Amino acid sequence: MSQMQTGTTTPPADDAPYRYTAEVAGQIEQRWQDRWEHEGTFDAPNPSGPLAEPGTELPERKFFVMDMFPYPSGRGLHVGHPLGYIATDVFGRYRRMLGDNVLHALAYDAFGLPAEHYAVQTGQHPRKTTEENIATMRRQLRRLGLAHDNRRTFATIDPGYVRWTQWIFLQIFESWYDDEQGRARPIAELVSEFESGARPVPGGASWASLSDVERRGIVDDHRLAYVSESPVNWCPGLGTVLANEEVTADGRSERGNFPVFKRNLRQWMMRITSYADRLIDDLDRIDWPDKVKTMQRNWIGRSTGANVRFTTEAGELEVFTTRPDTLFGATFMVVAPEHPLVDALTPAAWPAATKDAWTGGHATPHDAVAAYRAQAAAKTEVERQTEGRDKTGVFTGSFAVNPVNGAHIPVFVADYVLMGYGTGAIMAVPGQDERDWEFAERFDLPIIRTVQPSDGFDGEAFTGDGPAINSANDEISLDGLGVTEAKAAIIAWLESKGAGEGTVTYRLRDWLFSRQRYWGEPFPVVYDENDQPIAIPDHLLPVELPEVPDYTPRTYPPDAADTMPEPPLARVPEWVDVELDLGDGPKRYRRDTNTMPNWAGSCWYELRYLDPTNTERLVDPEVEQYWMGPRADGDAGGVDLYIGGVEHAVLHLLYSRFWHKVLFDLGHVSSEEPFHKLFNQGYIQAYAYVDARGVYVPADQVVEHDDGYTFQGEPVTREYGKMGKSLKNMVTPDEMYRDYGADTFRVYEMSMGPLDLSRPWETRAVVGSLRFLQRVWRNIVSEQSGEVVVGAAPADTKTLRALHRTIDAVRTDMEAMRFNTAIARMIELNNHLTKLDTVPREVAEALVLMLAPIAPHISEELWSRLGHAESLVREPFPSADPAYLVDETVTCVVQVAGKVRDRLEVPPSIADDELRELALASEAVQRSLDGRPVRTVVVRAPKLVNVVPG
RNA sequence: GGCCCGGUAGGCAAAUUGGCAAAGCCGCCGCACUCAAAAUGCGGUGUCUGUGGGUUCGAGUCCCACCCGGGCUACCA
Repeated sequence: MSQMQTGTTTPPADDAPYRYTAEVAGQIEQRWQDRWEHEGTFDAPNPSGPLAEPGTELPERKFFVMDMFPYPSGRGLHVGHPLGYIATDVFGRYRRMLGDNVLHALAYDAFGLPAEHYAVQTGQHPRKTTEENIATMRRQLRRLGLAHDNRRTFATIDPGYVRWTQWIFLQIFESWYDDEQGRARPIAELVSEFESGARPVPGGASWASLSDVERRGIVDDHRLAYVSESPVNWCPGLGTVLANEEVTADGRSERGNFPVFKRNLRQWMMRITSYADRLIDDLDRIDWPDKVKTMQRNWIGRSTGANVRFTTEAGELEVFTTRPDTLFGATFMVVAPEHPLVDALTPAAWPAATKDAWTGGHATPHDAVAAYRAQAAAKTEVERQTEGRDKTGVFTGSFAVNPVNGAHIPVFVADYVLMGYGTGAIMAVPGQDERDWEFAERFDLPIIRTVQPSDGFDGEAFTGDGPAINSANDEISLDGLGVTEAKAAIIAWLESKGAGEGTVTYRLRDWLFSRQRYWGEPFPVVYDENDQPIAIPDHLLPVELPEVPDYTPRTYPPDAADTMPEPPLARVPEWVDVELDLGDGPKRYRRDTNTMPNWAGSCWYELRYLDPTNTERLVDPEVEQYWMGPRADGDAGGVDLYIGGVEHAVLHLLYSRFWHKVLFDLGHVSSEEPFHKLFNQGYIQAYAYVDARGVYVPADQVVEHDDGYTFQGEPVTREYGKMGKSLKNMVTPDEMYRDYGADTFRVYEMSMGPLDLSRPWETRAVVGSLRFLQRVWRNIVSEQSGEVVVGAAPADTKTLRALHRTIDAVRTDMEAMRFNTAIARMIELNNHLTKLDTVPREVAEALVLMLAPIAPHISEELWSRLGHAESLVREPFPSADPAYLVDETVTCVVQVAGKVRDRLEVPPSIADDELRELALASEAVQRSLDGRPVRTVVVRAPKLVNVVPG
């Protein structure tokens, strides 16, 4: 609220010249940061290569901890950003004190739209602004004292990194998915199989009879990265196409919230759908929050069911259904407006049986269907959403034959069936499907129940389980079978008749991988005179971005659906047209003017931390094996701990799993998953204040009163949300360093609550963490003289008990990443020490070591003043002596009818019987019983007795 | 509409997973220090777990219904 700074910036009090103040903290912190950097304290040795330390033994136990790396946006950090970085740092430091070889570093995700926007705003090249932003961020984060191995940092825009991003792209390009073996294989092996005849050539021709161009066309169709002309998400407002994952449910761009339109465009795609099953199944092998696993499963959307073919006058109409057991209840069919068979299904005149409601008031099926399709095409995704679920549609004029009973059922066109899912056509079973029920009611279509609803069911469509009814023909009867058995039975029957087969459908689509932007990785391919892509040879990587006169993308009014993307790279003809010798002499080629999406760089960065300077290989196999390889049978391997926000649940985390699996298939990595354990941290949110006009006012100048809030005397209302410039409620780490010091800031962020919860920032509460560190300091260093004041005498038993109980609790809390309760326990111990005349050295040292992961600078300083020359970062974390964990006596609670009536001091080893007698003998118990008989006595020795009166 | 979290003193939170509710931090009150204030220290302060029912000797914890807040998803056949 009206946060006049808490005064910690004032000079030390005269009577306490050696007090731990923000200023003192700042000096200590920067001194230790310099020393850590100078000594390479956090360098983690590799088993081999340039980062190995020959002659020293590599610790068997390793711990690879990672943050979701930052995007250096230029807007600067606020106090919410470092939360995850502090948490990984605390945990990494803790593991290091347990003896692990800890790998922790931080790189920068630096390609992408925001950098481009920022560059446009400031009129500078994105590389310049991006590098400046990274420098600023490095400075702000260094001041936090993060225990990073600085040899392993990089940015995704570094040419040495881009080279490998492009190399991986080419690996994917040069691969195909072998469905029989269930893995990616080099494309050369596919060609050999075509050549030898081991694999039939699509189209039936012999490989030898095909022209070079034809062969390449066939091979290109198998690649995991392929160029395809298909409907894509075109966003005129951003001037680029987007992946499905980047489009929100209401058809707008996730970034910028612009409308998105479907356009047929020639674009790079990645065959992620080949990995759909493994991406779902391997979720069971990794330690991720259920929420994220569920989101990925839903996004991939695996449905098992059957494809069933109905005959029509226009040929076979194939549908996908998850409920083939309800086939006898199919009373009509629906195809999507975009379905290719619609024209053929539309005859010249309405058949005799046509009901008025089906025609939409049109004289001929052609008119009706044409009008409906035009209407559907004109609707944007947004409109289709906002118009609710009122079913619309029109009869095509054709009938289809239900393969199970020969029934002629009408075929409708309706936009509640989507071309992009299944086959774009459905059999409608109103008895067991709510959407079909609504449509049937609207269009006066028959409804047949084929599953017996449960007793008391009074709804419409019954989607639950139950015995099949009305489901028999001359050859098969499903009647009486449950849903699962009925499905199996009918699928077998359909397969025997050739009318369908069991199948699996996915919601996941292939990943649209090109963007019409400047600030991204160029594609390492060129096109020849046949317009077929050719990989750039390895020695020419990386393909670097050319200088362009104008890197601003061509954008359009957000709703200009009919525009075309115009990539900035297309404006540099001298770069696009290039002469290269790719093996058959110098020839002219055309470069790809698209760039890769922002996700490319984050798809493999975990590997670069391992071997950041390698120019020969993606990653040294021995190094990858050590840090990420599986450690037991069935272990998928991967980063030991990955902390980040939940917002990447289906974007970055799905894409990077896909790339990692391709690299695994091709033998470049031994781990099958990139991230073994994932943890989602919560967000730090903040209050914001709006005045009467609805304008945000600076939150730090708002004054709190008993009955509300005012800004410059005017009342304002409080809101709660993200921290940021637009809400005028930003608090920066730099302010925290200045007013409290980095250690206090770290303690505060870790003590606010459990890591996975979002919580409100409250600057005025930060002082509590400073006071704690001041009290720790004062228990060890005199504020008057600056001398160390701990005593050599051994601690008394009570203090030792407090110490070892604290150690025990802190270890448990640290393991579970409950840093907030670990801090609370240390505060308790410290408060106990405050009451002693002299703090025993053994206790002081243990406390300093326990505090070190959370407040490393003050701990190093105190450790050093306590006489240790070496840094404490590899000192063993204190261990609790079990002898001090058991009390001499425990307090036993004695209840009568569940209410506490007495307390007894008893030995912890007391027997049930003895305790029962003691409890019944209690005066308070007898008084409370008041003569009532005792029905039973529940004894939980040694802590509780409950006397239950009769 | 569906699914998933969460609701504990004025605020943030803890509770060994069914056993003394409220550790710790902020705030608030008082005192000390001070000419005064800030800072700091010391002491004090908080009535019962969103609501209603159930299971149990015993429920913040388990079950059911409802209310409130947040997230994800939304014609996926």
